[in-house]
Amino acid sequence: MLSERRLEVLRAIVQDYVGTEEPVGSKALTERHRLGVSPATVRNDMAVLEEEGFIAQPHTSAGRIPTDKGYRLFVDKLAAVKPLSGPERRAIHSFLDSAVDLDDVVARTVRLLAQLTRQVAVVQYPSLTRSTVRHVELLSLAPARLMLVLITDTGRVEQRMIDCPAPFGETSLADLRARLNSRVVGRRFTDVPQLVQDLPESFEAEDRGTVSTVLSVLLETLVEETEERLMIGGTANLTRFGHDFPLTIRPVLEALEEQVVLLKLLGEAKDSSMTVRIGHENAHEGLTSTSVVAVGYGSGDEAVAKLGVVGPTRMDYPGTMGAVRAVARYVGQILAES
Amino acid sequence: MLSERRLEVLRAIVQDYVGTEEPVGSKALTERHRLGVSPATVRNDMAVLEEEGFIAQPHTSAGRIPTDKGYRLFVDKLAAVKPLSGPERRAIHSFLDSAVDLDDVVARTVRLLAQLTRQVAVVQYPSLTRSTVRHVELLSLAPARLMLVLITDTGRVEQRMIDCPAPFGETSLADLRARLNSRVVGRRFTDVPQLVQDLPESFEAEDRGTVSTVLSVLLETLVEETEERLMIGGTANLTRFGHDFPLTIRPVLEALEEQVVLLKLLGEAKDSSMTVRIGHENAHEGLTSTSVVAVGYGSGDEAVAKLGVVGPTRMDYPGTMGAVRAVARYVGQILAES
DNA sequence: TTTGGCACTCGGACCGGTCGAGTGCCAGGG
DNA sequence: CCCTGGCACTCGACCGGTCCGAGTGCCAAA
Repeated sequence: MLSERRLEVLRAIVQDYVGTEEPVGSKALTERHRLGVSPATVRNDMAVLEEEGFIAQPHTSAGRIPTDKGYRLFVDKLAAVKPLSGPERRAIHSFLDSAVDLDDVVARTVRLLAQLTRQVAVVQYPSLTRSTVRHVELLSLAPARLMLVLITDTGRVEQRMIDCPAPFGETSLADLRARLNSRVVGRRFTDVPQLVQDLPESFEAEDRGTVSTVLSVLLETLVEETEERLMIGGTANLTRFGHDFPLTIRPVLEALEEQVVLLKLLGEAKDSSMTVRIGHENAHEGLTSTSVVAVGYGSGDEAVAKLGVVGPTRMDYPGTMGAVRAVARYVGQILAES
Repeated sequence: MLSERRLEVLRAIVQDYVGTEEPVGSKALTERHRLGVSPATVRNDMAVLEEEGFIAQPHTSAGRIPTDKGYRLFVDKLAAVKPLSGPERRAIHSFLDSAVDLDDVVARTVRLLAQLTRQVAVVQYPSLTRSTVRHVELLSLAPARLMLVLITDTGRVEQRMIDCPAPFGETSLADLRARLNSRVVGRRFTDVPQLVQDLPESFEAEDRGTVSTVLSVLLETLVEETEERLMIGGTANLTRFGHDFPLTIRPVLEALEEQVVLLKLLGEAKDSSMTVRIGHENAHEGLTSTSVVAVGYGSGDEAVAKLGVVGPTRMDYPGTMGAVRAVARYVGQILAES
């Protein structure tokens, strides 16, 4: 078992390494932290910590750096989430308050997170899985061409073109529009399929094909939109990574362009509580030297989407977690208001 | 004036340097290109080229590298746009053909360009300045809350929420919707303002406030949407830049996140002809060691937006230009069809 | 105008020595 | 039992010197 002081040593190592980016030795530690013991003692502690796998030395006779396991222990037991300063909080508020629509909220959130944490920010658009239908609109663009517009309660709008198998009259269209809305408005996406299942039957034979087509496009849209989209920013912060650039940064940039990978990353944060994935805990191989701090955010008590940052394993965890949490909370408020 | 052979020497220097990324000397040149003269002669030519500012040496007794001016001359006079190979062309077609909607076309185009050129790709969403209104829809979400949906002939959809000053009846709504559409459908954005100017007058006094509000939101949307959005991809290719990473790559990444900067870059390509901006020709200071190859694309004969790539000044201009042009043409076709 | 020859320059690679930070181990003291 | 100071050892970073080769500029001859 690790004594109190050993943990303290680990904390000191993490803090120093995060700050200096250089392996930290026993002497430097005792000078910069009031541990109350001599370097020699610290060395012994370090030896134990190394044996347990919390720290490692890059090469013999060099200082120690934390391992993934060390960071893990640090964020789990040793680090308090650092609340933001007053000015920072005010900056968040004023910056997000001036957003004009949903897209803008997301865009601003990304920039904000990137600036606050000086890392790469990732924000998922509010999810539709739990959201409800506010309105479905059908427009006739040409005799056999319709446009479907789906509006959600999170303020998102999706549209699809529909080529009908047969011309579709204005009256039939109005009819379909009315019936569709009366059935699905206010309902959750997941409930929609069964609610519209029998709809084609109530139409004239000649219109049934079109109605079915419309419905299938609608359902498809619901499903597709459940695959969330996201926005990233602050990639320039990757240049602060280390000195061995090309090798480190390349796979990260590649991973960041793969929506799927990112969605998985964020998705792993289960509920609305904060999740920290460190180094090799990230399945994706390009991200084994990065950490992901993610948290759910939402308009009410339920989380509707995730946001977070991606940075080097050597990052300021308390500060980053504080910023991520604060931003998530305030975005939630914004969404609840609108 | 520069003799024919001197130009040939410049061309050889550019080609070699683009390939090897290393300063090229007189001897190497004569070996790799059939210039029919000795290294000594080439040296003399090089001296002249250097005096004229087309090439430079990084340090004394090193080979020469082209200057921005040298690249300029190269693309203007010495380089033929390299047509794509058959397989490449087929790849473009099959990749873009499977796009399902406008967003998808843009997304695929970005990925395609990034892959083909192995550089950073930038694609502007089709512009609305020259496009026309296909449909305007008004939905009643609550007694005093409307949603405006604008559909353009390029397949783009924009929506806005409207808070009305007074409740607005369904019949008035239908009325407004009908009149609005009869006036603006098929018209260009720029013509819309005067076409709807007198619309409020034809309504009952109690509805006029709402009608005005709706119209102002519509006009606002038209203007806002003229500010184009764009999509970028292939940033991982920046890692192939050079060996002196952080310094070079950082400002580029920053510039790429500034929509304004990028729009300006693309915007400088005046009409639909291809534009190449080399090094310092780019106003933005972060991009002084990059070149931008851009071209307009459009559904008909008019260009509705731009696309292009950003890469190091030392890039394969003929190949890049070929790829950019080919992609632009085919995207144009796709847009024309849909 | 081209060519071959020649002296010169300079950056990069290589080598060896020194320096200092850091370690592990051990014996002694609270 | 744990902490401490001391000591020998290791190893990377740094520095200066040397060597090598690529490349240049100049010049005289063809």
